[in-house]
Amino acid sequence: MVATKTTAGKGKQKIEIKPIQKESSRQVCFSKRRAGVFKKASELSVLCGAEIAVLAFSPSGKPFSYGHPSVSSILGRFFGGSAGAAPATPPRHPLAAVLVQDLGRQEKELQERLEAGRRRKAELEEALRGPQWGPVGELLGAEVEELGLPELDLLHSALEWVRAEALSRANQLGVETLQAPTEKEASGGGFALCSAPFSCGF
Amino acid sequence: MVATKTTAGKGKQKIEIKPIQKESSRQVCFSKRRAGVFKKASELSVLCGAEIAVLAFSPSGKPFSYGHPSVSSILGRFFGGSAGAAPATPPRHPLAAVLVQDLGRQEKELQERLEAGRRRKAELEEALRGPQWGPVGELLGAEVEELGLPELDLLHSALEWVRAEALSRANQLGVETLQAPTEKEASGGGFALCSAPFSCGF
DNA sequence: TAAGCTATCGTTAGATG
DNA sequence: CCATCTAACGATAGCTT
Repeated sequence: MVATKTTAGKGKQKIEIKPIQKESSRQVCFSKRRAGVFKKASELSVLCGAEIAVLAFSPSGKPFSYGHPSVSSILGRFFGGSAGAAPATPPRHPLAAVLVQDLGRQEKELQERLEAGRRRKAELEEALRGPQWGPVGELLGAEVEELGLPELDLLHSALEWVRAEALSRANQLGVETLQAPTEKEASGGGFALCSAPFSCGF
Repeated sequence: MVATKTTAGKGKQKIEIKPIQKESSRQVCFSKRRAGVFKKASELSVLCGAEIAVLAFSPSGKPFSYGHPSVSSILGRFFGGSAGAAPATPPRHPLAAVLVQDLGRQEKELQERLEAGRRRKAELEEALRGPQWGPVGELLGAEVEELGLPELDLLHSALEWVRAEALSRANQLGVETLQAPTEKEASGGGFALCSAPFSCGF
C-alpha cells in the first residue's frame, strides 16, 4: 500500500470490557462480535471436530443461534438425547465422500430451489393476504415482513444442515482413509436429529 | 522484551481451517480455542448486555459450557422455559419456532458459508484425486453419477416440511397475536425433518 | 442504515521449559 | 500434560461513504 490516502479511520483502539452505553454503538458491536463468535465456533468445530452450539439474545432481544452439526443435536447430547433418537453408532459408508464430491452439483440445484422458495414465499404472502384469511391474513403479512421470511429461513437451515452433514461425513472418511482408524468417533454422535432415516444405506 | 533471546518459537503461522489430523495437536487447539470462544462470548455479553450460551463437546466427547447469565436461562428463553427446567423431557422440537424467528438474519451468513463449503469441497475433491488415493478417487468420481441424488431427495422432503412448518407457524403467530395464546407448539409432528419421508433410496 | 476501510489490538500457532 | 514466550495473523473500533 502506498498509503496515498489517509482518509480512513484511526484503526482499532483499545477498549475496556464494560457495558457500552450508546445504544447504536452497542448494536453495531453486537453484530460484529456475534459474527466473530460464530466464526470462532465454526473454526473450532472444523479444526477439532468438536460439536458446538451458540445461542444468544441481542440487546434488543432478538435470538441468534449457531450449531455444528446442529443446535438440536448438541442440546440433545447435553440433555440426554431427547431431541432425537440417541445415535447408537455413526453409520459409515465409503460412498460418503461421494456426497461431498457431488455437493458441487447439488449446490446449483439448491440455489435454484432457494429461488423457488423465494417465489413460493411471495405466493404464500400473497395468499395469506387474500380475503379468505380475513384480518388474520393482514396481520400475518405484516408479521412475515417483520420476522424475515420464515420459509426461506428454514430452507436455509435445511440447506446448511445438508451441507454440514456431507462435510461431516467427508471428514470422517478422510480421517479413516488417510490414517489408521484410530479415531473412535467419540464425537461421531453427530446426528441425533436424523437417526434412522438418514442411515439409509450409509 | 528486549528480545535478548531469539530462542522462542516462530510465532503464529497461518493455518487452513480444516480438520487437524494429529490427535494431540487437535486436543491442544481445542483447549486454546475453546477458551477463546468462551472469552469472546463473555465480552459480548458484557459489552452489549447480551445473553449468550455456548455448549461444546471436545473431540474426545467431554462437555463444556458457558452461559451468561446462565446456560439454563438462555435455554429457557429459547424454549419457553421448558428446556432448562426439564431437560429430560422429550419435547416436540422446540427449535422449530425459534428458528423461524431467528434464521432470517442468517441468510447472508449461510450464503457465505455455502461459498466456503464449495471451496472446501473443491479441496476435498482435489485431495481425493491425489495419487495417495490411488484408484479410489477415480472410482468415487464415477460412482457419483450412478448414485442418484440422495441429498437432493432429502432436501426436497425437508422443503415440504419447511413449507408446512412455516405455514403452521405463521398461523399460530397470527392466531396468537390476534387472540389469546391458545396453542403453542401445536405443529404436531414438529421435527420430522428426518423421519419417514427420507427414503433416500440408497 | 448498512457496508467498507485501515490501523491497531487481541488471539493463537509453534516452539521451549 | 500444562505454562510460557514470541511474533504473525485475524478480529475489530472508529471512521467514512
